[in-house]
Amino acid sequence: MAVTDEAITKIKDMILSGELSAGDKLPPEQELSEKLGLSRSSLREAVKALEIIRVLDVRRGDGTYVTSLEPKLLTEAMTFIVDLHQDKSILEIFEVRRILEPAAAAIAAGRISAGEITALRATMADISEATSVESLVEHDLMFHGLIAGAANNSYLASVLDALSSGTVRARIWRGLTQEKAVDRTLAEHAAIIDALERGDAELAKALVTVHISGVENWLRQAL
Amino acid sequence: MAVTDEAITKIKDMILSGELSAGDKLPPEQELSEKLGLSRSSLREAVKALEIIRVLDVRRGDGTYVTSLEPKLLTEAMTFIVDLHQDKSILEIFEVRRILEPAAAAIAAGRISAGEITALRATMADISEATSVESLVEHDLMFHGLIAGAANNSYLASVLDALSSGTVRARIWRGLTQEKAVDRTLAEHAAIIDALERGDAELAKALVTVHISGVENWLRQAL
DNA sequence: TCAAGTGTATTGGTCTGACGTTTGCGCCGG
DNA sequence: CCGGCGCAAACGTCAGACCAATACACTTGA
Repeated sequence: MAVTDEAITKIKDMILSGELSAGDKLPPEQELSEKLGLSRSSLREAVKALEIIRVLDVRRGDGTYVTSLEPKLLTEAMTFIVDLHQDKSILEIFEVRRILEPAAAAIAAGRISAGEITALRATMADISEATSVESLVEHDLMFHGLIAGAANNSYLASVLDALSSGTVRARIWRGLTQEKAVDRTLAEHAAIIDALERGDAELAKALVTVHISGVENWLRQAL
Repeated sequence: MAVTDEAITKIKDMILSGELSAGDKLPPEQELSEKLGLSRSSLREAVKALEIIRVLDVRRGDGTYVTSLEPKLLTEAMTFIVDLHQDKSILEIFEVRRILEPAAAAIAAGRISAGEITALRATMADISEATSVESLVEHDLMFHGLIAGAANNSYLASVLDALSSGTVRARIWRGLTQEKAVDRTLAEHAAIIDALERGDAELAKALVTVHISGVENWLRQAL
């Protein structure tokens, strides 16, 4: 194994063993490279790799720190990866979403707060057939993100968020807007919010399933 | 933005734009660094980062290639990340598994082949109270992996695989074996296989839910 | 003729050392 | 007490050299 990969493993192990904890500052590159027995350049490659998956947080002029390792950070790393897989098999990704989103909605139905309901409704304001694609994507992401968040499971929210990365969604919306599907989407969103507000988990779950399936079917015939 | 991060973005964009496709060979580091306008050392950091998330495949003495970008590769990258999150909130991860695994089993029930059933049964052979933890983990991973695989959705299998990373499972099994829970697990696995073989999606789904929940509950009181 | 072995050019792997840039923080003066 | 200055620390980047593995063409022997 190359020295750089060894370094990656060693740093990972230091975190797993507790020698390094969330928020801890690593020794300076110079010092750490000596400790791990490799050059600074090689160590930097290792650090960069760990940085991109949000394990390390490098602050220029200050030092390198272990991130909080919160599930939320999993999203960013995963999104980056999923983005590159977008064209490969959007349908498979949608199938996973069709499993997770309804489940998230069902869980959310039992515990969602009035404030979150308000926030959900807010995502639908100012949306019309004339709204730009970028704005639609943004609001849609927020809508689904809020529901996932209301399910009170950061990992669920993260995975879902990653699978619904903006890039993928943008393409889909671009297609959907050409079919004047904005109204239908808004109506479905509204129905979902109502079900959540009433705490009707079964209905919320069904509505979300239908909602996702609708897009999925459109996508299936569009490909 | 730092030159290294720019390079990461540029390479990513080259893949997204189609300038680079799966399997393509990148220019030599020397040449690519000039093209992107940065030093070789900095470029190498970018390449290393993309390598760890399985976007690039670097072969010493040969060249650097774009990976197949198959969903399967998502697993490895995600596993690495999830491993580091293990202690944080295993319960949340389990909750996601409890959503996905039953769904996977339900899908699998309709399409699983005789060969896959045989393979599933094979994972249970030679297992007893005396089997080593490592072996138990390996067989357990295979069991769940086979079901996810039978659902015929690579992303589903990948996400599930990542969430069930070996490290996490090892700890759990270590605890379970201390409570002589091997027999019970085997019995549950057997029941799941039977349901799958009969194509009973509802039952398979329920059995898997129960199975996962059992471990989840043990975990909840163990923490 | 073909297969095995060999040699070389190509390409990534690693190191060293230098210098630029940013940031944190203590010191100093108002 | 507080704000600004300045130095030291730490990351960012680069250049150049050499090592090591691999691919591939070439040679050689069966």
